[in-house]
Amino acid sequence: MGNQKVLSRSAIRRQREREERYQTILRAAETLFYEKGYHQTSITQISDLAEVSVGTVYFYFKNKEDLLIHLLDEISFLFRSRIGKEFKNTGESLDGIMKAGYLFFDEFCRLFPEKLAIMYRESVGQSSLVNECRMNHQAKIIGDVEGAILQAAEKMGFDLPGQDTAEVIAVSITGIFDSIASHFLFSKKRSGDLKSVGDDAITFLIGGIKNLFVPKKAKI
Amino acid sequence: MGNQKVLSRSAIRRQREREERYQTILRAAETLFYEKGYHQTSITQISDLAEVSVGTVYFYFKNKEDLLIHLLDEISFLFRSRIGKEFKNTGESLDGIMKAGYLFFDEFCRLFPEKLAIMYRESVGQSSLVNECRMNHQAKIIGDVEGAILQAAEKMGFDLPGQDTAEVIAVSITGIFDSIASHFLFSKKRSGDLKSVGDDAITFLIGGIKNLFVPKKAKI
Amino acid sequence: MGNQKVLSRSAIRRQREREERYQTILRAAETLFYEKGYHQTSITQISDLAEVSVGTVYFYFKNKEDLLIHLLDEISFLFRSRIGKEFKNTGESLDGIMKAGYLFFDEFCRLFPEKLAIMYRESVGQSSLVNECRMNHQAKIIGDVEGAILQAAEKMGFDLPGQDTAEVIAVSITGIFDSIASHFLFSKKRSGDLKSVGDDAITFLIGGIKNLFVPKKAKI
Amino acid sequence: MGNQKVLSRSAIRRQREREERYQTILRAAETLFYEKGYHQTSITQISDLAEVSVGTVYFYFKNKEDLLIHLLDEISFLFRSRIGKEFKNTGESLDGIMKAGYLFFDEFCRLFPEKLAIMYRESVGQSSLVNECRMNHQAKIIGDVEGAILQAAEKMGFDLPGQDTAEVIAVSITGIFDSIASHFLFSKKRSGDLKSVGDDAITFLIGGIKNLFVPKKAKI
DNA sequence: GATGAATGAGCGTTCATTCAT
DNA sequence: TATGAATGAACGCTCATTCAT
Repeated sequence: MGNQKVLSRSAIRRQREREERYQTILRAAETLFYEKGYHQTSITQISDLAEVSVGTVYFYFKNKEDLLIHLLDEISFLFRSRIGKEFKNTGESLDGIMKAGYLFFDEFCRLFPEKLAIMYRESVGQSSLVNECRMNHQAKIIGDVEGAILQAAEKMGFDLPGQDTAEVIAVSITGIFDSIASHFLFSKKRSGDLKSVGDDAITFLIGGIKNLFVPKKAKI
Repeated sequence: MGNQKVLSRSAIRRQREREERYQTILRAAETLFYEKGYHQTSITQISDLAEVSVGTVYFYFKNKEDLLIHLLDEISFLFRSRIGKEFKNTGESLDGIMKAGYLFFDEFCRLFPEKLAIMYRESVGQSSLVNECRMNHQAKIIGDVEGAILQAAEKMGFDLPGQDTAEVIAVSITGIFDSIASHFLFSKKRSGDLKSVGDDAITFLIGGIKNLFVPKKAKI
Repeated sequence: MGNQKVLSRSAIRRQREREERYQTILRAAETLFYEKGYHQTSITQISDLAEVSVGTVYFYFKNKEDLLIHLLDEISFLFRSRIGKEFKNTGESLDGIMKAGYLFFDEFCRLFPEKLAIMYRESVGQSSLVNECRMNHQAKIIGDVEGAILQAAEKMGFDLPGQDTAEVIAVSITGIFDSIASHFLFSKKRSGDLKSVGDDAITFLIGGIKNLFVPKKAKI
Repeated sequence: MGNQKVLSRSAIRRQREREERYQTILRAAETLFYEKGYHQTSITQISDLAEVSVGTVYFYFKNKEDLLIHLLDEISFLFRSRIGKEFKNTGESLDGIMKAGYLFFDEFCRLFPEKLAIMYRESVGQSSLVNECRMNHQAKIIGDVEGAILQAAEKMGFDLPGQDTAEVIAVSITGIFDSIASHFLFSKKRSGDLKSVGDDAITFLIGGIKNLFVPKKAKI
């Protein structure tokens, strides 16, 4: 029993160290992908920054692509935890959508610009697997928004004119998020303060949604 | 004189052949960048598809990056010729902007999906030179749209609430173009018919613009 | 403790293997540069002869130029260890210089013709970095000889007529070494036996030195 | 007859133009080989500087190597015309050899540093054909000097101790020429004024020669 | 688990040379 | 003769990945 406890402790410690290593490597990759770009970053550079050997990187991740995919998964999870949640909380108004917008521009863009860069820049135009993964995540987020739109329309007593209208709105909203962040964060290099810009963008997208909400009428 | 004419003719023919070769190579690059991605395309593949030697590719273009930059220039020119023009024609209403939207979704997306892919996907996250070039072109297009917004607001007697509002609108609009095209063309692989989707997107963005147009009041 | 020793041993062995590999590659480069010339030798040929992969060559050396520079460093070190030392031992006569000459012609030319070829032939007219390196080494050797001349003149009670005389003598002596070796070893392909030729050359250069040693007189 | 004269004139003109073109190209090659090095110079650069097309270069010269070989021939001819001649004029003293030295250091080094660079630097360590050519020319020059030494010894009533002594002297003298020029012109970048340096070098080599001249005695 | 030396396919690029005009 | 576009073999070099220790 005593023996077991000792083993258990060391096992726990090893488990913790494993997790730490994993994180160290992933953070190193994130930093370098953000700063130098995915293709311009080599595994050796990642292992150097993470202070492990190349072999260790390959112990924790299948290959370079796998690192990017794990980052995408993580980013997608973070995004949906913080922002997608708000979309789901949409009640009888568009407040949830506005709240989501505020969270994105005021908080997410400020705290995680490197994550946005990886999602919107570094994972674009890479291997088909990465692309698929990225599109999957985008689809989920779009789905979140689409759900919010449908629910809001329903609760607020509106119809949507076309078959794809909710999807179009969702794609437009995520597109606005993406383009505003990319333009002001990466092209114009505003250091994270997207508050006023974000407010305008939210006003814009709310106007856009309302313009597609049509009074309910008897369906054929 | 006859001699001169002959020389002239052969010179003209040679000139035409040069232009044709140049185009053949550029089209081959476009096709492959679109189909396989920029990094996944090698110069040898381009020269094979263009049915010239590797050396010939390097005779017409400085290097691989140069091919992409020439494509971007071409695409930007085409885009601004076809669509940017409409933005500039904005008069006393938002009709010009709507017209631009129709042209983009009905025509540009149908005729030149590969050009959109190169602008929105393959040129993203590449070398800094390419990125700069891409950002330059985007900035010009955003400038076109911004100009249209400012003019429309002025002519229609509206104010824009914030300092960056026109820019935010412009970025949002181009972001919607980008995201709708990418989502429906590349993720969902609709073969070019973006008519109904485009209509909704245009309704959306018009609503967005109007929501940021505020009645003019005396400025402090 | 046993464990530590084992680790230590394997570490030592690995270290030794590393050193061996390094030497194998450098020797392969030396052989090929000598036999075929620097430009006519490709990295693949070097890696083939060294029985390693191309990548391994690049693991040990930065690039092709680096190989040549390491060879030059090595040769320079060897030369100065064996021959430069004698120049420094110059006492009250020219015996040290004669000794250096014997060592060069009887020993160095016999044992290391390929090193002479690399120093005097293959490293000439290459990249500016290589040239600089070569000139640096030559300058050091010339400096060694110059020092010997100055010391001998001083000890033997002679003046040197001009400001640059010692340098001229030094350059002439190294030039004689170079030209005799190149002519008889590479042009006439005498297989290393430069004894009699060397004796004459030494007599020649001693005569040259003495002809520039002038009796000391009160300087103005 | 009139016709013939016209043809003749134009033929002469054409002949003259041909010769001019040939010279223009050769001079361009010389300049570039000197300034950038043989390997760092491309045919295109030569044709650009000569203001002709690449094809024209190939009309006048078989290939790139051929350009270098023609330059070597030319330089060798020039050298032997100016300096070798003096060696041949050696009479009953070493004055001819001294005269040759003055001509080399005072005149040749000042007027034609680029030619020396091509002979002593750019043509070293190239293809075997070039090397052979260079060695041939060197051999001729060495032969000139050797002849002068033999004649001077004879006329002055001296013997030479060894079988190769005259050759050793000749090789040493040319080696001194080479090394002094290379060191002061190319390494230390003295702009051509090698007068005082040359005087010392000549004193040196005269001393060297005399030290190998032994009083004639009955041979065994 | 961790290491890092070794691999080698594959890349972008150069440039001497040719030849139809 | 003169042109210069076209060729393609050959190069130096990179880097994701493997595996013996």
